[in-house]
Amino acid sequence: MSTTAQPKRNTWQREAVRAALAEARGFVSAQQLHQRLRDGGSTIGLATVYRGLAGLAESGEADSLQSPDGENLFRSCSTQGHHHHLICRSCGETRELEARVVEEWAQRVGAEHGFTDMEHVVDLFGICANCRASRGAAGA
Amino acid sequence: MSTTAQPKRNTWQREAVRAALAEARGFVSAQQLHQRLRDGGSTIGLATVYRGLAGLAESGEADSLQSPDGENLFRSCSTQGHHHHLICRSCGETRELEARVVEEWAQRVGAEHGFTDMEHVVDLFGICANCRASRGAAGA
DNA sequence: CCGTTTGTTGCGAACGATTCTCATGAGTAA
DNA sequence: TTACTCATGAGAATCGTTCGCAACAAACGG
Ligand SMILES: [Mn+2]
Ligand SMILES: [Mn+2]
Ligand SMILES: [Zn+2]
Ligand SMILES: [Zn+2]
Repeated sequence: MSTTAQPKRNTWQREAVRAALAEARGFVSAQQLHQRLRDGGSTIGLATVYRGLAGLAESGEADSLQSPDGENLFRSCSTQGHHHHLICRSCGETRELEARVVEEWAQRVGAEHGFTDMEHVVDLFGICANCRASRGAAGA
Repeated sequence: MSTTAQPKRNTWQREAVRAALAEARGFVSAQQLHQRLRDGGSTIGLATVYRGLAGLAESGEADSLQSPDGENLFRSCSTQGHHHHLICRSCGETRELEARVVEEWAQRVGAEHGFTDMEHVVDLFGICANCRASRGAAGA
């Protein structure tokens, strides 16, 4: 590395994004968050929300994933370090997961096939107990 | 269901997409496949390739996934039933994977959290031996 | 073989999420 | 406060994908 990681300035915008994300119950898109901020009276710009979320994701303060229709979703992430999520398809309720087994499996499989620089996408989706209860016999 | 699934017509375009996808080694994007077809002398349109791939994916003849940068990738899928993939980020080379461990983990975790109707997304990405070799000391 | 019917194609326009450009604004340190 | 920079915001630009629609061509009956 040659770049000397410049210090980030403190702006109310950065903090607003962090706060708004923390208030969100589950995963939200940049656009959703921007809308909520605007609805709350903020004058923050969309690009800034994108930049803020990218920053939070990069620093590990937020977790991100791609929704099935290609949007990037973010969530304020309490758990330190790498982990995965179990998400309710209906209400967005999210549980953070540790997956030692999966991590090891991913590494091992990669190695066995001669692959390096491994990354993996592991997300679980389902219907939470709450949603199941309130939907009952509605079923497909 | 009330829609009576209209019969699909046989066109050389549809077959061309199927064939091109079969020839592709790993996952390819619609644009890549379109380019290869054009390079091969075909006059097929881009939209038609998109439509063809969507059809193959829907009928289960092809597998699809989102690349980390948001592109939809497709692959002619031989393996029957549920499975996962290890994909080279550089050349698209793909290995089909069985992941008993992961399947069990996913089921168990879902159950432990009271979730039902579990689904999961599990994809591994890396750089294959070939690509690593041919890139060598090129570095970032 | 011919005409009718109607799904299919291909082109460019339209879309939508994200990124980029760049003039202006505001942290920071002196 | 001043000067130096990075951050911001509005809109343009990207870019993958989908739409709209007129021309086309399978499928089918005669
Ligand atoms: Mn993991
Ligand atoms: Mn699986
Ligand atoms: Zn739920
Ligand atoms: Zn490769």
